[in-house]
Amino acid sequence: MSAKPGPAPSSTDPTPSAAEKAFRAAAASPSFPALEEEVLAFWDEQQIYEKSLARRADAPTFVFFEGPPTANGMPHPGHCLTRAIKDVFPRYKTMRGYRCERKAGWDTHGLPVEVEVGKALGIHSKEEIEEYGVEPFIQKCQQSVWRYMQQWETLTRRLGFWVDLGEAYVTYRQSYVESVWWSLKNLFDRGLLYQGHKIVWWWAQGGTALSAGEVGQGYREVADPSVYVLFPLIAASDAAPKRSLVVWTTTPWTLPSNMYAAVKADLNYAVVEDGETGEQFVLAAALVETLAAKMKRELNVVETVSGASLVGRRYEPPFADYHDRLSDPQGALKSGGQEHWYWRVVAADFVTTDSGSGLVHLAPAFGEVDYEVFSEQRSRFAEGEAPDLLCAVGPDGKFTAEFPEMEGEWVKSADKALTRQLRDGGKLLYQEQYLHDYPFCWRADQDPLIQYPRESWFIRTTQFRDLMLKNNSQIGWQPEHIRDGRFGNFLDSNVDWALSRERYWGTPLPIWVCETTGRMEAVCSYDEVLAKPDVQGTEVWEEAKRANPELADDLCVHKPYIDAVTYASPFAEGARMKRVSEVIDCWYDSGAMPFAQWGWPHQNADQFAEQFPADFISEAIDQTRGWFYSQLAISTMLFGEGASIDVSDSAASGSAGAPSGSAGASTQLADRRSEQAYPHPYRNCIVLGLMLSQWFEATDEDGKKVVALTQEETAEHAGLSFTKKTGKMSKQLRNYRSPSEIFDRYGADAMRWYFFANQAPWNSIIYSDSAIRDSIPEFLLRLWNTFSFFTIYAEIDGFDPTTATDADDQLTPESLASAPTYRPASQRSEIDRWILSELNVAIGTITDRMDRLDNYNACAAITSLLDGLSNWYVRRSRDRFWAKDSQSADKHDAYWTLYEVLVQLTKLIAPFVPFLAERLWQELTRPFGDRVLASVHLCDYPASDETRVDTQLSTSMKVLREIASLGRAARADAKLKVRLPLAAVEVVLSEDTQIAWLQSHDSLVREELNVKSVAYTTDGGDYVQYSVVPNFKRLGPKVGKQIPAVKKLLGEADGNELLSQLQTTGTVSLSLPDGSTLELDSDDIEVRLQAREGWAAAQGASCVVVLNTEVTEELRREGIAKDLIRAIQSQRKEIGCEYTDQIEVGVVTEDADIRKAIECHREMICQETLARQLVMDGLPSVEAVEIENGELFVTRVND
RNA sequence: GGGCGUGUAGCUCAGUUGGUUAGAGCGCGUCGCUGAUAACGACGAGGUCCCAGAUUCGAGUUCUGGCACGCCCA
Repeated sequence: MSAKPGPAPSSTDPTPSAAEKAFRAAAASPSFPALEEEVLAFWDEQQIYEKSLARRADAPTFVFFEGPPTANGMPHPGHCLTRAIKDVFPRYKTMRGYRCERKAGWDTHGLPVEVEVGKALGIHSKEEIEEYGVEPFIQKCQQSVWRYMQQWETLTRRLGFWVDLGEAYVTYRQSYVESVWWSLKNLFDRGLLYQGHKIVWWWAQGGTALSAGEVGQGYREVADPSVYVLFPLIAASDAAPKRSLVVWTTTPWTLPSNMYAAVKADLNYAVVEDGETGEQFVLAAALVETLAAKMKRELNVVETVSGASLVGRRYEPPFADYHDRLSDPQGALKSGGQEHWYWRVVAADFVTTDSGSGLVHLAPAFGEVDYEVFSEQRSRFAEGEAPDLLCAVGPDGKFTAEFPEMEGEWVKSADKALTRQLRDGGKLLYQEQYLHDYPFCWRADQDPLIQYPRESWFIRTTQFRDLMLKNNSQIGWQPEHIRDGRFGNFLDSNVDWALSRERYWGTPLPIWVCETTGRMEAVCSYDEVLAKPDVQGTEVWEEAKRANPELADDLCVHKPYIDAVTYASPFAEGARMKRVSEVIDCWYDSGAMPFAQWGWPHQNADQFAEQFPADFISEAIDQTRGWFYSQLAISTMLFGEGASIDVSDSAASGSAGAPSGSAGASTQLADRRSEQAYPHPYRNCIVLGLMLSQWFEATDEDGKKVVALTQEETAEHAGLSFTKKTGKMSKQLRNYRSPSEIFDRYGADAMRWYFFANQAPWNSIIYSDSAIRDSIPEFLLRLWNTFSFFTIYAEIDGFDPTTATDADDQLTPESLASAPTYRPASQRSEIDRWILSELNVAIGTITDRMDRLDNYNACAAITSLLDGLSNWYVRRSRDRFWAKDSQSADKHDAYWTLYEVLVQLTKLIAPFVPFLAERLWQELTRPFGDRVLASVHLCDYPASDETRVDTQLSTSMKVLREIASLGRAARADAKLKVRLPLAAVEVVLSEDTQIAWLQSHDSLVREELNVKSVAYTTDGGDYVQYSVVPNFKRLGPKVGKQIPAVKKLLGEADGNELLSQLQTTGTVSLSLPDGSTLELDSDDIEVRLQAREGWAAAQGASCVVVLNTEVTEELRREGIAKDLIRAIQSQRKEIGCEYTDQIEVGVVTEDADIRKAIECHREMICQETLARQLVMDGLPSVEAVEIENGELFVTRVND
C-alpha cells in the first residue's frame, strides 16, 4: 500500500506548479486494488466522510437504519452485498443534498454467542454452564462478542462502506438494554405480556430448546416405527359391534399422553370389517385400499360416514394410566352443558389422507399443531373448567411417574416396548418402518430432539395483526411482491411472539415477581430498580466490579448480577420481589433499535425524533421473519394507533442522565405520528436475494471432491473433468473466494459494480471470481480507457480548463463556460451536441431510477452512456484530437465536451464505484489545485440540463449509427474490407423525415464506411421490395376483429404500389371482406423494406443500405495507400516512436500498383504518419520489414 | 404438506400499460482496427420465451392447471 494519499490537490502547496497544472497521460492499465488503497488512505487522512456529512449539517434528513450484524461471526461474501447496497443509497442521497447519518450497530446477544463460548470451554449443556458458573460464562460472552470485530471493520472500510463505526450502537450496552426494558414495561403495563406454554424443539440431554435455525441444521433421514393403533370407540350400547378408530403415529412414546384423535370434518371415513376376525375399523375412505394392501387382508366397507359425524365420539385411550387415575373428567362449557376433557374425536384442518389413516393421534405436549388444537378445546370450556395438559414425560426426556410402568425410561428407546404392549393388548393393527427426516441436536448428533412444552412469556402480537398489516401496506417494498406475498402472509398468520428464552446471555426480562402473591411488575431502568424500597443484592455486582475493575459496566443489567437484586414487595408485607429468570429473544433487541440505538426515551429525544422512521433499510430475504418483522411489530405496538406512550415514568424514576428533552419526547413523537401515522418504522426496504456461489467441481481418484474457482484453476488438476456448479456457499467445500482475496485481485469497485449493475438486487446473486473479474473490462476499464484517451491528448495539446476563470468548486458546466475557448453547445459540432444530449438524458434517467431505489436500471443508464461516449463519441472524434492545429475552435469544442462529460460522469458514478470516481475526480481537477472540492463525494449530484437535451438529434444519430452498422454488414457480406474505399452507397429509407438531416451530416457515414458519397432516398424500387403491415397498436383498437383481414389484404397487395398511393393521396383504401371500406393513413401502417437479390445490401428496421461495389483503379490505389499507412503506423510503434515523433520512410518495391499508389497519395501518407520524407529506396542502417510485394523502412528523425 | 419466488440464447440476466423481426453482457465464430494498443471495434451464428389449456384480432407479458428448481415455514 502506498503511504501517500492519492494525487489530490496538495495542501502544502496551494498554487500548483506548471508541471502539476497540466494533465498527464494516465497509465494504460491501472491496478485498481492499489488505486483503491490510495484512495482509502486519502479519505482517512482528509476525513472526507466526516466532511461529506458536515456539508449537509442543515440539510433535510434521509434516515438510514443499520440492521445490526453480529460481530461474533466471520463476515462472508453475503455481507459484502448488503453492505454495498447500504452504502450506495446514502452516498447518492448525500450528493443529492440530504443529511444521511449512518450509525453502525452490532447485535451481541443470543445463543450463537453462548455456543461459541461453550465451544471454547469445551462444554455445551445448560448443566455444564451452571457448573462452570454463570458469572464467568457471561463475562466470556461479553468478550467473545468482539471476536471478529477486526475483520468486520477491515471489510467495511475496504468495501468503501461509509458508516459511523465509532458511534455504533451495541445491544448489550446498559443504555440499549434499558430502552428495551422501557418498551417491555410499556407492553407489560398494557397487559400485552403473558405467560403460557410453548411447544419447542427440545434437546432433552442438554436441557435446552433449540432455535428453528439450529433444528434445521440437524435433520437427517431415519427409520422410525410407523404404527397403526386401534382406539376402541365407546359404544352407545353393548349390542353394537366393536368398532375401533385406526390411528397412525410414528412416535409411539407419545401415546401414553394421548388426549384426542383428530379427523378432518369434510373427509369421508369408511367403517370396514376385517374378513378374518370380523372386527370393525374406522379410517379415511381413501386409504382403505392402501392399508388393506399393506396388511394383505381384505377389508370390506360396511358403511361410509363423514368426518363431522365422528366428532365428539369417545374412545378408550391406548394406555389406561391417566384414565385410571383421573377417571374420565368433565368440565362445564361456556355454551352451557358438560363435555369430557379427554379422549374424544375432534376436527382439525391439518388432517390429510397423504399418509397414515386419516385419523391423527394428538398428544398436545409433543406437537405444536396438536397444542393448537388443545388450546382451541380449552377455549370452549368455562373459566376454571378447562382440561389440563397431559404430559407423561419429564424435561430430561424420560417417562415420569405419570406413566409408572416405564418411569425413568428414555422415550425414544421405549418405542419398541410400547409397541409390544399394544400388540399384546390387541391394539396394534399394523406396524412397519417409516423413512423420514427427523431433527437431531446439531451439537450432539446422536441425540434426537423431541417436541416438548415449556413455560414461556408471550407478547400478544396477534392483537396487532390488522394494524401491522395496515402498516405494512404503506411500506415501499422492493420487490413489491414481498408486501402481499411473503411478508404479508407472514403477518396474516401471526401468532403471539414467544419472547422468553431460558438462557443466560441476553437482555434480562425486566419483570420482578412477588414471592408470596405471585404478582408482578416491570421496570424500565436499572435506576428504577435501585429506587425501590429495601433493595438488596446489588453488592454482587459491586463486588465483581471491585474484584475486576476491567469488567464492562454494562454487565450490571445482565445475569447473574441483575438476578441478585431484590426488593420489598408492594403486594405483601414482608415479601420480596425477585426477577423472573428468563432472558428475551434477541430478535426483540434488534427490532427495538429505532429507539434503543439512541437510548430513548431515557435520553436523546431529539435524535430519535429526527431519525425515526427510516427512509431506507435493506437486508436479505431471510430477515422477513427476523428484523423486518421485529421492527414492524415493536413499532406498531409502541407507536401505532391506540398505543399510549408515556415516558414520564422513566423521568420520574430518576433515571441517570434523563435528558431535559425527555419530557417533550412524547409530544414530539406524537406530532410526527399524526403527520405520518404510517408507514413506520421504515418507509422503504430493499429485500436482497440469496447469495450463491459458482465453481468448478470434480472428483479425484480417491473419490474426493476437488474445487476450482476459475476455469484456469481447473487446469492445475490434469486429468480431472470439471463440471460447472451453482449453489450455496459452503465452508467445507470452500467453493467461494474470500472477500479480501477479491479486493486484492480485482478491487472493491469491481465487486460493487457487479452487484449493482448485473441483476436486480432481489434476484439471487452469484458470487463468483469470474463474474466479478468480468465487470472490470466491461465497465471500469472502458471508463478508464476513455479517461486515459483524454489525458493523452490533453497533455499533448496543453488543454487547460483553468482558463475558465469563474469555474466553481464543483466544475459545473455553467461555470466552465467562462473560459474564452468555451463555446456554447449550440455552436459546436453535431457529435458534441449529441453526446451532451445523451449525457443529460442519462442524468435524468439515473436520478429518476435512484430516487426510486432502483440501482439496477440506474447502472444500465450509466453503461449505455459510457458506451455512447467510448464507442461512438470518442471513436468518431479521434481525428479532431489528432488535428494539427491545437488551438482550433473545433478542437477546443472537442476538449470542452469530452472534459465536461468525463467530469459529470465521474460524479454520476461516485456512489457506485467510489474509489475509481475519486481517482478520476482528482486527475480531472488537478489543474485547478485546491480551488475545487477535494473529493468527488463532496459534490452535488449532477442535475439534468434540459436545454441540452435534443431528442431529435438522438433519434437521427440512432438512424445514422444504424446506417453505419448496416454498411459494415454489407461490406462484410461482399468481402470488401473497410480500408478499401468505395465510390458510393445508397441508403433507402422507409420515410423521409430524417433525410434532410442525414444529408447535411453524412461525413460521419462517409468516414465510417470509407466511401466517397452517400445518397439518401425513399424511392428505392430498384433495390428494394416494399411491404406494408398494419400498425397493430393503433389499428387494433380501431378495427378489432378485422385485423387479420387487414393484414392479409396488405400482405397480398403490391407494397410498392401501396406506397406510391400513400405518397400521392396520403391514404390507402382497402375493401374489406365484409363489404366495408377502410381508409388508412400513414400512421395506421408500417412500411417495411427488403433488399432485393443481387445487391450488396443490408437491411435494418427502417432502412436498407446498398453498396456500389465497383472498384476503380483509383479506389484500388487509395486502398493500397491506406494499407501502407497502416504498415508504417505499426512500424512506428514497433520502433518506439512517441505520438509526436517525426519519421522518414523508405519503400522498396517492384510492384507498379504500389509505386503508383505512393505517387498519387504521397501527401496523405506523409501527413497521416508524420513522415518528413518518403523515398522509393531502402534507408541506411535501418532494418527492413516485409510488406506485401516489397520492403518497408521506417526510422525516427532526431532534431 | 403450506406459502413465496424463479423458469427467456452455451452462461449470467433484461424485457414497460398485451401489438406481430424477443434484447444485453460474457462466451463462441469470422473479420477489422493498430496514435485509447497487454487495448479496441464490427459483423455473425445461437431461442419450442418450462409444458398444457384458456382469454384475445393479437400472449414472453393476463388467467387456470401442471412440471422443475430455489427459499421460508411446517
